[in-house]
Formats: sequence, C-alpha cells, structure tokens
Amino acid sequence: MTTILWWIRRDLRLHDHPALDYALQRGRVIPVFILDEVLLKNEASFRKNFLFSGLRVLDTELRKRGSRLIVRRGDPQVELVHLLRETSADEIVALEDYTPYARLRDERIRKTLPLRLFVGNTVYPPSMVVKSDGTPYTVFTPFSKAWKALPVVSPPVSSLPERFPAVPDEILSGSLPEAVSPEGFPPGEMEAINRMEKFLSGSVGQYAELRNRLDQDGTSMLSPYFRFGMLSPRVAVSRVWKIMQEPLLPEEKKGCETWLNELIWREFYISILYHFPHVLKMAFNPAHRDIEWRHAPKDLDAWKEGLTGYPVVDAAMRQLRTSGWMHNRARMIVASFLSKDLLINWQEGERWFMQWLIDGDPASNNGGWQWTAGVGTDAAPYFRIFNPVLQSARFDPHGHFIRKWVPELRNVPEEYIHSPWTMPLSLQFSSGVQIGKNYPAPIVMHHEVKSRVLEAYRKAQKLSLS
DNA sequence: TGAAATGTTGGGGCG
DNA sequence: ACGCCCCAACATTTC
Repeated sequence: MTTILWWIRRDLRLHDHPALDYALQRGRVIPVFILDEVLLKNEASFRKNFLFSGLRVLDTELRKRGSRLIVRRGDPQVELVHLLRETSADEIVALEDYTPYARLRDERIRKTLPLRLFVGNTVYPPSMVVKSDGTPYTVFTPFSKAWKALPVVSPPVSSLPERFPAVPDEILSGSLPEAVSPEGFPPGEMEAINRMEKFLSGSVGQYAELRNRLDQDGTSMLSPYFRFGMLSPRVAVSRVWKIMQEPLLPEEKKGCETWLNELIWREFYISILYHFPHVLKMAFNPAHRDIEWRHAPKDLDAWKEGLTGYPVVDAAMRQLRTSGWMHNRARMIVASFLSKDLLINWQEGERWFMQWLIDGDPASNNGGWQWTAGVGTDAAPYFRIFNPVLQSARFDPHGHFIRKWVPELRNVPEEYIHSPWTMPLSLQFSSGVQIGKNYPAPIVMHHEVKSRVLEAYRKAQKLSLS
C-alpha cells in the first residue's frame, strides 16, 4: 500500500479536491500543512487568524473521519524531506498555486521530490485560457468569452469523503498557533457551502442590483473562503450553471450571470499574474509606470486611518481595519481616492490592503488596484475619476453605511451626510459635529485635484512615448 | 465598474 | 393655428 502526503496550501477543503481524491484512491493519505515563515510574515493578522482557525476546523473534520492534520513549521522543501522520511511516503500531491512565489517554490521542489500537482484552485488553469496563437488575454471580455467557451466542468457532486485511512501514531501532529476567526467569517468548508447555497437561493436574485449598495448585504461574502480554498471554484461555477438552466426570473438570470462574471474576474487576475508576474512590481501599462506620485505621508496616514474628511472613504477605511473586510464598491471608491484625488502611488494602497484584508490575495488585489488606478490590463481609463460624494449618495443613499463606521456623524441629517463640510455651523452644533474639530475637514477638494491627476497621468504617458 | 460639459429633441406654455 | 422659447430628458462628447 502506498503512502501519499497531501500537502495543503490554500485549499482547506475535503470536497472537490483532485489531489485529495487521487491520494485517497491510491492508498494511505497523510494530510500536511506547512507553516512557511516566508509567507506568514506577509500575512495580515486577520488572514492568519482565519487561516489558523480554518486549519483547526479541517483537523476536526479529519478526526471525525479517522485521520488528523499534521502541522510543520519551516521551509517547505526541508519539511517535506523530513516528512517523506518519517512516513516513508512515495509521493506528494497538491493543487497548483499560481502566485510567483508558489510557482518558484513548487518548481524547485519538483526537481528533487516526487510532487504531483493538480488543477483545483481555479476552474481552468491559466495556461488553458489563451488566444488561438497561444498568447494570453489582457482584456476581460474576450477572456471571459474564451473561458465560457471551454468544456463544462462538472465536479463530483458526491459529498465529502466518509472515511480516511488513519495516520500512524508515531507521526507527531505538530501544533497550530492559537487563533480566533474574524467576526462574521466562521472558517471551514461547511460554512462556505452553506453561505453559497443561501446566497444562490436568495440574494443572487437581486445581486446585479444590490451588489453595489454599501448599506445592504447584497454580496455573497465568499471571498475569504475562495482565498483559502474552503470553497471549490469549480463547485461554485457548476452550481450557478445548473441554476441558470432552470426557469428563472429575468433578475435572477441577471444576478447569476453577474456573479459568474465575478468568479471569472477572479480567474482573469490569476491568469494576468501568471502570465505577467512583473505586475506585482510595476504598472502593467508601460505608459503609466513613471507617474510622478506625490510623497505625502500625512495624506497617506489620513487615508489609512479613515480621517480624510470624506465620510464614505473614512467609513470604508475604518471598516477595513475593524473587520478585515471591505465592500467591493468601497474598495473602488477608496482606491480611486488614493490614486486620483491624493495622487499617491496605488502600490501603497495595494500593500495596505494586503495588511488588513481577510481575503487579501496577490492576484485579485493587484488586479483591482491597477484597474482602479487606471494603469493595468483592461483598466478603467485614467480620466475616469470617482467623485466620492456622488458615489456615496448613489450607493449609500441614506448614509447608513457611513453612520455605522463613522459614529461622529451619527446625527448628521441625510442631506449633509455625504459632504458634512457644507453644513451650516448651527446645524453642525445641533448634530454634535464640528468640522475641523471632531471630524476632519476634507484633506483635498475633489474638484480642485482633478486637473492635477489628469496632468500627472498625461505627462507620464507623453514621457513614455519619447 | 465615471463625471461633467455639451448637444439634441420634443412637449407644452404663451403671446 | 402658429412660432417662439423654455427646459427636462436623453444622447454624445470630452477629460
């Protein structure tokens, strides 16, 4: 009987896991997670807590099935060598991971160790969704068309594996750091699947409409689960495909299509990072690599702290630091504010998001920032600038989102909630807010800084041509 | 997955 | 009945 190390990385699940399925069919499976210091030192604490408590849940699920999770700490290659010796395993299996660090790590390990990789973190591997000449897509719409034209994937509908072979007693379990999962995000695949089913049988019907509303729970809130593979993207896609074949109301159909598109955006940015790893270091678009960003530490701090004087920006930035999550629309608003209104390098924002987001993932985070800053693949044109007041009025019409995260403004009437600096002094007094005292005056005036950013982008573009 | 300025159209009030 | 003007609503252009 062969023994196989099941190396878990960002795929904390027992359902639809091709590497695990392969291992279970072959023989004795030893589930392993390696705490890699190189990765952990970059992980936000919200993310670490979610990951560690997710590993605990996985261990519990494995124990219910007669197995357990083995945890090691250190360099993956070194630890795998030890583990192969300790367990006399014949093979290591894992899911392909497409970040530059993971690819390099896996290629090195594959040179000396029997590592077999399977596709499962995406529906299709990035090498499969390419143009007919083999070059990668750099625009979303053609990418999504090609993606949708690929053969339908139908993951096994069967539930989780019932029973695992036992892990020999002499293998030490190792220890996991203590962790409490961030509020609102209980870890584990059961939770992920329940969330998805609840979403697909309910709010997906209004998703197209409500997903942008900051003051409502219109999104699926599944991103952390996809981030750590507690939910299989193939299962998600095949579930939504199946629903789309049923008779649906027009809004339901629209909602399903929109949500499916979001899943494809995820794969699009994974593919971009796979084919263009340098995007982690610079703008994808060479014309926007040499923008003269402002060095403005005070403004950057105000943005980070949620003290810009623009309520919707401040609410979102405080939501991030308090909860580890931020609404997608809010991400775009604050990203536009940093890169356009403040003219601060989007990479500062990219790094800050990675420090706090539970779902922080290099591919999506980088893609999103480059998109909003207008410097990336298929990016918003650089002159597309969000007006934070209009966005706020449109997507948080009553100011509920603002009041939740910026309590200083709790008693400000709806009329002024998006731009409190326009409040007459008497009203400031009666609503308990004094602009410039207990809530900041806007650190920049949106209409004044628009020309500054347009000029900076134009200049960079001109320089890149000469 | 912008916003604002500018252009066009057409209904209705009014002399 | 007719021409004129106003302006909202929508479309187009520009950054």
